[in-house]
Amino acid sequence: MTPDPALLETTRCLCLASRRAARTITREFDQALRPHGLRATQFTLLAALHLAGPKSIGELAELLSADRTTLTRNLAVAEQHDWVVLRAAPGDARSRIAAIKHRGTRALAAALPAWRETQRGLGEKIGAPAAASLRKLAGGPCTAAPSSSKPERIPRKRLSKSRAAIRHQTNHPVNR
Amino acid sequence: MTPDPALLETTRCLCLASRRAARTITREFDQALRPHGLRATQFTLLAALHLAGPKSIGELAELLSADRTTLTRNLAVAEQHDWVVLRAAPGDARSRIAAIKHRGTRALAAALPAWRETQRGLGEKIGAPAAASLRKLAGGPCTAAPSSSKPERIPRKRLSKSRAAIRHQTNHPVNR
DNA sequence: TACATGTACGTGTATCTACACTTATCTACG
DNA sequence: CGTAGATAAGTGTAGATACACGTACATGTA
Repeated sequence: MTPDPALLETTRCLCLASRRAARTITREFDQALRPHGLRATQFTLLAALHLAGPKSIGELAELLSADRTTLTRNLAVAEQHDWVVLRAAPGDARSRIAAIKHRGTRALAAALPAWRETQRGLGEKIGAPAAASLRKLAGGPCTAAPSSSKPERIPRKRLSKSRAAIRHQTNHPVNR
Repeated sequence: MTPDPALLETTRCLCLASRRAARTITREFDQALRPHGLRATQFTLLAALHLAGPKSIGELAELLSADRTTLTRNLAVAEQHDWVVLRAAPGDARSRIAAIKHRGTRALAAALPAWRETQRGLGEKIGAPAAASLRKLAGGPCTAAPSSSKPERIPRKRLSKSRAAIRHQTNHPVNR
């Protein structure tokens, strides 16, 4: 099987690059925040809520450039930790407003030094230009990225294998 | 609740920036690859296997700067799609070698034009300097990022609430 | 050779991410 | 007022990510 030379260009994939960078950076922050009981995602969520004040789920999703349903799940986690509270919007029964709670603020404050140190170290390691570039890529400080128009939904091809529990069954001799 | 001004700096969080960028970019690639039945992660995985040839799970994890157990799961998905095959290493019964299969190569080839177009468009949109910076951040083309020393494992704080099925129970009036 | 140690990997659990679909509510217009 | 269309959100499903822990195998040393 001769590797297609045309595939060489895939080593420059920007998606891979962004994901690798995010994985590596996230691991570092998660490590640093671990003693304080929250991860990077939850830290970000709490910080955003603290700074921006109570926000609906949709607003929060746009603020963080995440899918709305992702925010629903992430907020559920924060709610279980008693970091945030979700209540119906006064004027619109469809909307739910998320607000940070006392415990959330406390967790945030406790984790802040570790975050700051990690942020400082990483900024130093990658250099100011790379940091600036990364922020620019993300769409500025907590500013919604330009989502422009909704792309047409193309259904994803699925396995015929039904949704039969992803058993990850293996034939590995180990652990059998 | 007055927002702590000290938290303003968290809007410059490099972790948030990298994750936001990765989310946005991944969505774009996933959209483009959807008609071909694979996502960015699987595309990357197949491309890496095609270019690098058969590789053990550990090697692959390092190559892609991902956790080894993550690769185990991702490879299981690829295996279910019949894109790759996993077999025991000849010299070492502990190790499993992943190799791309015919169907994997075909899927890769079919998706390549869409990938290329997305890559081109994104590169144009963010500009060459940002693209270069992103690749540098990721650690170069499929070169393992410097993992240096293993950090000490600090156990994560957990909810006392046991692992009681993440029911995401809500008291939202909607959908009841 | 027997055993201590290290290595490669799988599994359980939790979280993060997003698409497809559905429900409830709101708004505009007749 | 009534209803069609728009809007906000929840749920089912699937995949991506990684930590904690356990198992099987390899290797070096007494």
